[in-house]
Amino acid sequence: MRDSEQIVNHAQKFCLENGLRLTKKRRQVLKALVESPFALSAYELRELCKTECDEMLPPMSIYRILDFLQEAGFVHRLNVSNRYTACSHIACEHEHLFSQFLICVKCKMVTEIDIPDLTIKNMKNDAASAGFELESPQLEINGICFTCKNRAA
Amino acid sequence: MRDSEQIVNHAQKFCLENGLRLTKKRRQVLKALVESPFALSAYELRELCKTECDEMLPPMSIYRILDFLQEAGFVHRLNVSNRYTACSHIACEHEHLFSQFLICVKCKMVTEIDIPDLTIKNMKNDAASAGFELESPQLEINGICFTCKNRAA
DNA sequence: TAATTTATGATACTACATATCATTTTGAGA
DNA sequence: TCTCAAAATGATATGTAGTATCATAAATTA
Repeated sequence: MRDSEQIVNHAQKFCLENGLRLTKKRRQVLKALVESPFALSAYELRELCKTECDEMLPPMSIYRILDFLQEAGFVHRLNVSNRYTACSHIACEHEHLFSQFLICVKCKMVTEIDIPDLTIKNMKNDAASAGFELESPQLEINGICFTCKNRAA
Repeated sequence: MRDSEQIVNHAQKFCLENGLRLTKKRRQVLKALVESPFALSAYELRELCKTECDEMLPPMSIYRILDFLQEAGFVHRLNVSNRYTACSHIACEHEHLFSQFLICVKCKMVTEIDIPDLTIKNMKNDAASAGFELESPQLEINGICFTCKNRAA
């Protein structure tokens, strides 16, 4: 998993530059998330870390670590499924305010895309017509990835 | 609450026409949801029904009733907050496939709007570019309602 | 009215999450 | 390098959302 190492190293570098501590366990949780194609629950992460390093973190620690990783912008929480997924922009500079998560209902794979400005503009207008001002939205949308779709056909 | 009665009666009529049974308890849960400006959790509904009719439904019953009401199209579940809200189209004929819920982060009020075709089209395209085919999405978006916004200013 | 289906009740349990206090680790300054 | 304070983690207990399962009650149908 050369790739995931690299991404985690980016995170490490970011932490050093910003006075954050990417401890061993935080690294480990982040690595697990980076390597997973689908979002993981806190307890799934716990299991995963156990098999990886033969040590069972208490739930509280997992949640604290996830909080830290979210604060740092390394992971997102999918509210719909109570699961966590690594941000796909850890290794790039590219700022992203509005994220959209496409979740395959078959294989559970998660793809994070930026919402194009046009779509956001439409959504803001839609909301304004109903008397609402949008906060930076995080969209979580179910669908079928083309891989699964082709397999079905 | 003349209005909510009327809406519940529409639901009743719909059930009669479609071989569904809107029992007393189902009616009661639906009425509570119709009258609430914000989404309610299953356990909040339980409390509400108790104060209304002095009888505490077991959690399982609440969930079963909510399942029924969802199947019938009378209520929606907000996945982000694990809460339930009455569909705003019970009393109108108007079909709606793609719903968007605007949730005020201040007062928690929920507004259900239809997503305009243009916005949907954009979202479908966005997803397709990432190798996904959308399922009929339900969008749950946080924001501030103009009432709260004006109050703040 | 009996039999069958549908709805609800009761008990127990699982998963997700947090409060709280104890312990360990880390980093900064003397 | 040692000390101390802050940050991170551990442990225990508990709260809350949701479900599995089996029992009972109510309503339909024959």
